[in-house]
Amino acid sequence: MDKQFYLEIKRIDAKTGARYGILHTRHGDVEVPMFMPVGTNATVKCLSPEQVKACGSGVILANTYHLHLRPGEEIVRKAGGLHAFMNYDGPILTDSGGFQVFSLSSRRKITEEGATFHNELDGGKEFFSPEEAIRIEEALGADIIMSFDECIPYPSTYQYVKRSTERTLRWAKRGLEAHKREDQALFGIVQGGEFQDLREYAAKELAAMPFDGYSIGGTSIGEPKEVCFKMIKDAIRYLPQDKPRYLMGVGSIDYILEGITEGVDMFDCVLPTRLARHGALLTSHGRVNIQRAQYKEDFTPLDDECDCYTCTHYTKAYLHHLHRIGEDFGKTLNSIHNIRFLIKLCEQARIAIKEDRFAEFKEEVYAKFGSKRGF
RNA sequence: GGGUGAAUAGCGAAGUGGCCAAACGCGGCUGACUGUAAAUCAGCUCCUUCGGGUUCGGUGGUUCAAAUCCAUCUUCACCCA
Repeated sequence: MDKQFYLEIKRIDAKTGARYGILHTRHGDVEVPMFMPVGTNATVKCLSPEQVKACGSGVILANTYHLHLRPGEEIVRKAGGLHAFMNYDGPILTDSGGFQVFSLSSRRKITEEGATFHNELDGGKEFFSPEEAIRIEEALGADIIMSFDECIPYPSTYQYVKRSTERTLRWAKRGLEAHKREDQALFGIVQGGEFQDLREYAAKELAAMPFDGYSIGGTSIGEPKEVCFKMIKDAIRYLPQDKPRYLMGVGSIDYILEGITEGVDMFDCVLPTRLARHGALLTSHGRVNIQRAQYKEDFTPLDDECDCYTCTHYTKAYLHHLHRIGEDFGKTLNSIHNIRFLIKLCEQARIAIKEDRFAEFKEEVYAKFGSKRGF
């Protein structure tokens, strides 16, 4: 348990479950609700730490499994930990590798002990257990670490989801017992698939364990939007009020706003950075595919309401050109914008919560963005 | 002046009697992306009223059938003078 890590709730929106607060960490205080950019391999793709920070980032993510494979946690440890290794002095969170068991292998074998899976990238065979994940995460040295879970595929049968969810709970307990570093916050992950009773069960069981925060996992993996929203609701009401809630892997505008409505504090997602590299840009008036021919001679800023470096210095025509030509700088500029867009969305949400008008704010964003323009 | 080779869709380039509206690449036009196997992937790209129509430098032949064979013209490249 990290004594320096705690959530200070400052305000709860009058009409929704939205909360504004300050998350205190060893590497600084950050406000929630917040969006956390993903830097799987100890780098947010195409961006320097300075550029990430200029977007207003608080926490950023890195991945246990990827860093375990390369360069190996010992290298990171010898470098002085993730912060020193990647030159980021803000808070860092590491995911446990549970998601990679799900996404990286169709031939995974999950037993009580842990998960064996074939990494189809290089044919390698890996074994991860709750204890192994914690051991690696302690060597990496992030501020917030995740316990090892099974991300249950959607759809799955009730019987399988039940068995897996119970196992993930046992893994959570093992992770807690294995975790020794007191300067790291450890989060448990609520599974339970689409089943209300299993989400409730998982949330209650985890809430009874001394975690520093709680994640909702197994969402945004192909299930319908309504199913995802229900999974959040079914889990979050049983989580402790005074601990941070983290909705894993969620990062589209509507999902973030709905998550905040239910009382989620933290979001992470590869979406903004991946979309950026692929030329899809989030703006206050809807999504812009910068590759489209219509932007060839558009000398206006990408988003006239955005304060990011990209929007204040470049035109759509230039971004279009860089994208067409395949220049890396275009990916950088696009990534800066998309990350800043989601971080700013959360900043505005926090202001709205403080003013008790979060519900109105949400409707304003939807109305402006336009439901048919794609989130 | 003589000789040799080549001309294929926007560009490059396969194809050398039927399975060819013609591979593939580039370019062009769209779309997707949610705890990063993702600087990736997918579709469309001669015309069409979706029945079909018009193509492989031009023209004329041979053949049941020609981008593919023959003749000739044009252009280009290289070599010899």
